Amino acid sequence: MKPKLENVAKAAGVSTATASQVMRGAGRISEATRKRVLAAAKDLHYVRDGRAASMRSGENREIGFAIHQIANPFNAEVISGASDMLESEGYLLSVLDSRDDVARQRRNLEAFIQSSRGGLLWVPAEDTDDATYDLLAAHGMPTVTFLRRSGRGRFDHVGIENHEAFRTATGHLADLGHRHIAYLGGSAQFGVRTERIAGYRAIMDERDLAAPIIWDTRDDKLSGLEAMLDLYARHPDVTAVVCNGDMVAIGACAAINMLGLTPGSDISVIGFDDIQDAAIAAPPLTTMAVSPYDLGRKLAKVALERIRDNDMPTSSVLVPAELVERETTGRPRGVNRQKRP
Amino acid sequence: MKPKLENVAKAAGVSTATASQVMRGAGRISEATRKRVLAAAKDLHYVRDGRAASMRSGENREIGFAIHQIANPFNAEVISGASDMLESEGYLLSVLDSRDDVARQRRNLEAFIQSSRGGLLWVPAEDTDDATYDLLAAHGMPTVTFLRRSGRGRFDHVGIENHEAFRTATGHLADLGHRHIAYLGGSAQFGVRTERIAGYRAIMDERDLAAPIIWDTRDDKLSGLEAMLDLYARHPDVTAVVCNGDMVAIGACAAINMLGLTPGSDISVIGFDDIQDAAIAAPPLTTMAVSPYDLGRKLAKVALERIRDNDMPTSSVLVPAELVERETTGRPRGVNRQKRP
DNA sequence: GACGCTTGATATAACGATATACCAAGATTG
DNA sequence: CAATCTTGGTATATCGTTATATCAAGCGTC
Repeated sequence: MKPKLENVAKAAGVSTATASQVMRGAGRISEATRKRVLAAAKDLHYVRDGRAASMRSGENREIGFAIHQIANPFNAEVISGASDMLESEGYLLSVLDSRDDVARQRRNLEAFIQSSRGGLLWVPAEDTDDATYDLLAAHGMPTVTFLRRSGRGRFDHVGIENHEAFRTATGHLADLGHRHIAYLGGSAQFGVRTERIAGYRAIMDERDLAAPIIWDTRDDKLSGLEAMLDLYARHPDVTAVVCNGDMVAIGACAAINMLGLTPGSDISVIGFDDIQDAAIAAPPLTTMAVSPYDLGRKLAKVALERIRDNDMPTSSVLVPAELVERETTGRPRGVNRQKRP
Repeated sequence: MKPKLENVAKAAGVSTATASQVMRGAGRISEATRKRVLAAAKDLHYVRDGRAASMRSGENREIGFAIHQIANPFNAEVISGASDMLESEGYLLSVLDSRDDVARQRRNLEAFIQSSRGGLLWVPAEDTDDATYDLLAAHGMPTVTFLRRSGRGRFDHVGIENHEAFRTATGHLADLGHRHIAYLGGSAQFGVRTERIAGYRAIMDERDLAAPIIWDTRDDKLSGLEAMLDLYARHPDVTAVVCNGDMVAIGACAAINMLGLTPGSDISVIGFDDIQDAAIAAPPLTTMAVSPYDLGRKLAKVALERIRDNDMPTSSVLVPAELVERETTGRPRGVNRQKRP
C-alpha cells in the first residue's frame, strides 16, 4: 500500500541507491534518469520515510517546541515567528503543550528524544526539576530555552529583559504620582516572576513608595479579574497595579469596571506583552511591548545556529520591552496635574 | 554518547532481545533479570529510539494535529481536550499550525506521513485541494477531519451542527423583533461558513425579514472591529449582527462602543463558540456555546477507534450548539416590549 | 530413561532509507 | 596504445529496534 523507495526504483528501472540520490538531489545522476525517477515517484505518490532517513543520516529537519501554554496569544505569535524562520531554512516546527505540568512536560520531552527531533525550543514548565535538564543535556539535544531560564548555562537562551521592563513600568506609575502600587500575578518562585517582581520592588524601594503588595494569580483574564476584586477588597488604598501579563491586566480592568470605577482615572493598570487585545480593549491598555513574532524569529535563529554547530559556547539574548502608553494609566485622583519629572 | 539498547543489554549481561522485551514489558522474563536490565537502563539514562521501534513494529503512539490556527482560544481548548483524552490512552499529541495556508499545510501533512504518525486530527485549511486528501488516503493514514468537512467521506468527521446553530442564533434575534440582521464573517466558499450562512439565510427567508447582508471578515477581533465599522457606514439600518465567531463578535462590540452606541440596546450582537472572553467581555456576549474541551475529547475518541481498526466504515459526529443569552442582545429601539412568541 | 512441557533466554532477519566503496565504460592524455 | 580520469550507476553495510523462530535446561510423567 505505502510505496517505498524500492517500488520507485523498480518502476524507473534503476537501483534504490540511484533513486535515493535523485530524491535527495545528491550524487551524479544524468538528467534522463533523474526525470524518470521523479516521474515514477510522483506517479506512486511516493513520500520518503523520514524515520529511516533520519536514522541513517543522523539528520532530522523537524524541530520541537515544548511550551507551557499554547492557549496564550502571545505564545501563539511566538510560534508563528519561530515557525516562519525555520520554514525558510527548510525546517518544520511541531508544538507540544505541557500546560505547565511537569509530568506532561517530561513525557513530551521524552517523545522529542525518542523521535530524535533536530532541535528543541523550550519554555520550561514551572518547577521543572534538574533531572529533566540533565536528560536533554545527556542526549546532546540542541536546545534553546525561552523566557524561563535555567539549566545552569548548559543551553542557549532567548528571553526578555524582565527586570528592566518592570522597573520602567513601575517607574511610569510612580512618575504619574502613584504611591500605592501593587503587583498582580506574582508569587511563583520561578525565574521570570522573581525577575519581574525584583524590578517592581526596586522602584518601590528607590522611590520610597508604600510597602510592596504582591498578589498571586494565574495567567488568564478570569483569574486576573478575580484577583483584582480580591485585591481591591483587601487593599482599597491601592491606586495602581502592575500586571504580570496583558491577560491579567485586561481581567483587572474588567474587574475595575465591574466595581463601577474607571481604569486609568480611578485605578491605573499596566500590562505586559502587548497582545492584540491590548490595543482594542476598552479602554485600550497601557502595556510593556515586546514583539512576540520577532522574538519567535530570534529564538529560531539561535536554535538554527546551535543545530549547525553543537559545540559552540552557549549564548544568551535578552530583548528589551518598551512602554506603550494608552488609556489605562493616569494620575491618581487628588494629585494635581503637574510637569512630569 | 547516546545510549542504545545494546549498551543497556551489555551492562545487564543479557542479549538485546531480552533487554528489548524488558523495556516493553513483553515476553517471559524472570524477575531477577528484569530488575537488572531496568537498573542498567536507568543508570545509562536510556531512552529508546522511537524511530527504530516504530519502523519495526509499525506502531506509533505520537498523533498529529494539523490545525488552521493555533492562536484561537477555541482551538487551544480543543487541543487540550484532545490531548488529555489521548494521553489517558498512552498517546501523545503534537500540533502543526498551517495558518490556513495550503502550501504550509501540505508540508505539515507530508511531515506527518514521513514520520508515520499513528494518526491524524485535521482541520483542513480553506481551499485544500483534492490532491491533499488523496495523499492521506493513499498512505492509509488514520485521519479524522474536524470542523471543516471534506474528502468525500473517506475520513471520519467530528463537527458542529452549524446550520441548526445559526438558525437558532438568527431566530433568537428575529424573536426579539429585529428585521435587519447582518451576518458578519462570511463570504469564504468553505463548508463551515456556507453551512452557517445557509442557516442564517433560512431564517431570514422563512420569517420574511429584510434582505440578507453577508459581510466578509477574518476571524479575529481587530478584523471584526473594522468590519463592523464598515458595515455600519454602509448599512446604518442594521440593528443586529450574527457573527461567525466570538472573536469577531467581540471586535464588533468594540466597534459599536467606539461609535458611541451600546451593544444590546442600539445594536444586538450574537457570537459563536463561547470562548472564555465572551463571559467577561463588557458587556458580556450573547453567544452560541459548544464546549471546545469536550469537542476535543470527542475528536480524540473517534481517532482512537479509527487507529484501532482502520477498516471500520467512516463515521460522522455532529455536536449541537446552545444559545447562551447574555447582554449583547435585546429588543431593537422602537419595538415595544411584548410577550415573546 | 525416553518423552513431552514449561520457563527463560537468544540468534537473526526484518523495517526503509542512506553513506561508502566500488565498478564498468567511454573520454582524455602523454 | 597504455595509463589516467570522468561519468553514471550499483552493491552492500548500517542506523536501533522488534518479531519470529529456536534452543537449552529443568521438571514431571508413564
